Amino acid sequence: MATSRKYQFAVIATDVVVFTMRDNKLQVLLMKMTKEPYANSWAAPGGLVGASESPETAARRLLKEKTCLANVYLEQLATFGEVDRDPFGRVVSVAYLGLLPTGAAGAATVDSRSDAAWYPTSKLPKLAYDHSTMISVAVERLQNKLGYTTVAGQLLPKEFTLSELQQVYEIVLGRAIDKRNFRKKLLALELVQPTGRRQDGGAHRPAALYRFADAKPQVVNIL
Amino acid sequence: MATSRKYQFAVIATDVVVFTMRDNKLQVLLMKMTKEPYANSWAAPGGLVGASESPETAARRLLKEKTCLANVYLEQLATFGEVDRDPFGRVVSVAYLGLLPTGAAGAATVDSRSDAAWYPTSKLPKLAYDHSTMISVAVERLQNKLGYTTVAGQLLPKEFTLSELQQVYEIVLGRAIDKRNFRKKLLALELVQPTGRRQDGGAHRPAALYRFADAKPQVVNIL
DNA sequence: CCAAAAGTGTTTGTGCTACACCCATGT
DNA sequence: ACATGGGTGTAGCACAAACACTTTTGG
Repeated sequence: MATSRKYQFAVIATDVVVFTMRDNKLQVLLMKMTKEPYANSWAAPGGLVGASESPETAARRLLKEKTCLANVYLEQLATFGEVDRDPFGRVVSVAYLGLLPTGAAGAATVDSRSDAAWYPTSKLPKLAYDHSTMISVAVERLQNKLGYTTVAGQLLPKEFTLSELQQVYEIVLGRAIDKRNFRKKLLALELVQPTGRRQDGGAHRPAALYRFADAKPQVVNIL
Repeated sequence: MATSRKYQFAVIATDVVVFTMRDNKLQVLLMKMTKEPYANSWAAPGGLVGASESPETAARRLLKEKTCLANVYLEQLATFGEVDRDPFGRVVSVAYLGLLPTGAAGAATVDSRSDAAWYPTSKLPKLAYDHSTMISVAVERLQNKLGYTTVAGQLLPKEFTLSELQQVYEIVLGRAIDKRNFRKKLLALELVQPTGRRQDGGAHRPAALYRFADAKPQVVNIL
């Protein structure tokens, strides 16, 4: 039988796996660890959940405190609770999946910090805790969700070209997609609308800018 | 800034939403609450996660302790952590979705207890905490998963008739499915195999018994 | 005028949907 | 013999996939 002394129970933390598209790659936001045994490791930003905040609120707070990022799209990913996952104590972590639009203000801010960095998901450094698993789960989830929702919109600015949107799909899924079929589907389902504006500054023919019909991700079969 | 005193952080619990098919309905396992303010309410079985067990291990332990059920199919559902969800303290709950085969030994045992009962998901009693939401999320998840996995097999005994399997789909999804198309698909994808045996004791023509080709649920589009 | 990316339709095949009758068994 | 659920095939349709060339712009 378990006793009732509180410190015999697990405590809760949260970690956020934030993705963005940079340099034509899917990249994750990581923070440099300082304490042993993780002195040369990196980890997704996170921390303990306070007694007066929900895990999601804590995730947003910690993300802001540690990386200055705010207003990030977040959704619950999964909860990681293996007994030995944290050498510092018995901590269960509620992980969130975060998406940051290409070129978002905060994305560049990260570069100016020595304790944080963006890493391509294909070339991750040594990771602390079970964050390697966590990031794999996040990538898989993102890949699946691209197929049946419009979350991809959260990886792009409000206005984008259809080529940019297609690139998100191709890079995250790691395979080519037919341009004509892709555009046909999105337009037929009325998921995106032309804004009437055009891309500026391109070295070549300027592409039309579109926006998603709904600001929040919808559940629709796309692929 | 958060201080480092442990009791200012959230503690972790787990709850299990166990489904089974009974009486041609999808039913959930609930336990009667005794403490106020939930004296007349019911709740999914659950409890606190100990310092030396993972949430899933805790879920299995609690399920066994509280309802004598063991060897249940479990998968993580979601984590519920609103600040005010538990009037007794700051508790975050990792919820699990459990499936019990029709006619499993343990299912009947529940009937002999005064503190536990099966309730059809369509006629739930007053529920404690946020378990009403939790069960809705679980039902929705089960409905979605029927479409793209073979989890339905976990709601049936190892050998079953195709009509029984179809009934699981029709009842959980709440709509009719074409018998010929359903069988065609399952057989074409080789998800089920005839065992060569036949149903006994039926009042009419005995149906052939099938089993899933893989004991563990697979990810395949079925609908 | 050349390079680079944008934009645009049609055809083919596959898979989903709809649909009705005979069969085997127990009473 | 009859009532009950078990078991089977085909045809139409809609959607997905494959596929290549012309257009617009900047340099």
